[in-house]
Amino acid sequence: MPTRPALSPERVVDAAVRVADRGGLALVSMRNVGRELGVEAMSLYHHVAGKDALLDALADRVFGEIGLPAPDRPWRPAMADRAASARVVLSAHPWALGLVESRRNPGPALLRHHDAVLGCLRRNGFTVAMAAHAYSVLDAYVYGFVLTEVNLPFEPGEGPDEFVEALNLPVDAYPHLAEMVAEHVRGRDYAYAHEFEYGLELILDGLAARAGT
Amino acid sequence: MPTRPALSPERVVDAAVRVADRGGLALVSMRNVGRELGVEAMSLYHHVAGKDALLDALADRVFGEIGLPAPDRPWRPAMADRAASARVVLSAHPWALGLVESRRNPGPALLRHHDAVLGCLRRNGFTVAMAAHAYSVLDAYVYGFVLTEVNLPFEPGEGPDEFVEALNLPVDAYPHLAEMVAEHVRGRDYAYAHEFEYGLELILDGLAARAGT
DNA sequence: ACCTGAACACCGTTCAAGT
DNA sequence: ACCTGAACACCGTTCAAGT
Repeated sequence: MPTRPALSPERVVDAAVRVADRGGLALVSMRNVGRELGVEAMSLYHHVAGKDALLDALADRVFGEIGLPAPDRPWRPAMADRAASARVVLSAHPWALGLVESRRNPGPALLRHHDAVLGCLRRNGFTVAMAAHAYSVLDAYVYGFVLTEVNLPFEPGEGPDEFVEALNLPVDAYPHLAEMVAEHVRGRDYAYAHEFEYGLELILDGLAARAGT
Repeated sequence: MPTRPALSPERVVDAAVRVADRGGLALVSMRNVGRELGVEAMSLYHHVAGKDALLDALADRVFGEIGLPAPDRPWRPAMADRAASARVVLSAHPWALGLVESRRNPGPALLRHHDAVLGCLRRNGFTVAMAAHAYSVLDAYVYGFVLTEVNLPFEPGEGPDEFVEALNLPVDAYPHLAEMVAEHVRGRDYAYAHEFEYGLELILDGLAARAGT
């Protein structure tokens, strides 16, 4: 019979990612992750210090998936690609943002990522202060966009129309919201995704003007 | 003896806010909220449908604290004030962002807020499409900034220096991160808070240019 | 109408015991 | 060295019972 491969911190984190992708952060319990590995919950404690350490590792695993900027590219396409990659990865694991909010210990993948982004900006003539500005505004935008995108009240598949019906917005109470829905969303195959590029370009334009590059 | 005031949905949500402010979202359990009110957990079910409904109400309560734009102000200061107010409120209740990520049912306070912001933009000459762009980029920025701010690895009081010591960043592995810390953070009474205004002004400039107002 | 106690199926973690 | 069973103090929720 196929003897079960030995447990390891990596295999435990892998299993936790699978559980989270399947049912969200709430289902990531020591018991569920153990079951995913065909093992009792208590066995996991030989490989991770506890649930908190497992969640730290989970967060760092996701950041490791985000593409690093190539060291020799101009900053603007490099930052645009990084933002797009971060959005794809964080949207694919919607539970990851919930982790960002509560994890205080930056892991090696996150530190590596920060270093690569700063390096790209510095090599392209950004001062240290300007690189700090750029990183702050870009990161905030990407995180925040994914946060609202993940939280959209309608599923990506169904489109907003069904949702609008269900919400049954009282027009007199929320006239401007109703206008927005009627003119900009309903029946227009409104893709919230397009907003991402608009805001990103706006920010990159602003950074280019201020950095003088 | 002072007879206990009758329970009500409002009092239950109030108690949940107190529990969350004290110990974070993880401590908001039906049992803990009940204890806060001097009542058994099961009593709460007569006033809220369940824990999920309680969390929805908790999220909407926080949004209700964010200041609405005055109806007759120019859009730019109104948006700047709204962003600042949202940042203050969300930072004061750091657990609220964790709720945004998981709540799909917009409550009345959130709808009212959205409507007021859109109204301000429309009255100031923004087209419907441009108002959608503006709302998207501003909201993403504010949410994302608070998310990273709340998650800063050092406490607001202690400043970053102690943290930098504790992290003991390996300079050879993360040269650019080390440079940023050495030149821009350490001993310079670096206030991450200042980054908020920088990014916000950058975005408002971009919107003004694009909206032509 | 409102509150409760017991119960059920969960949770993280400790610890002594097994192999 | 690695895995486990029982135990402890929790969790959301149901339900029959009390007032």
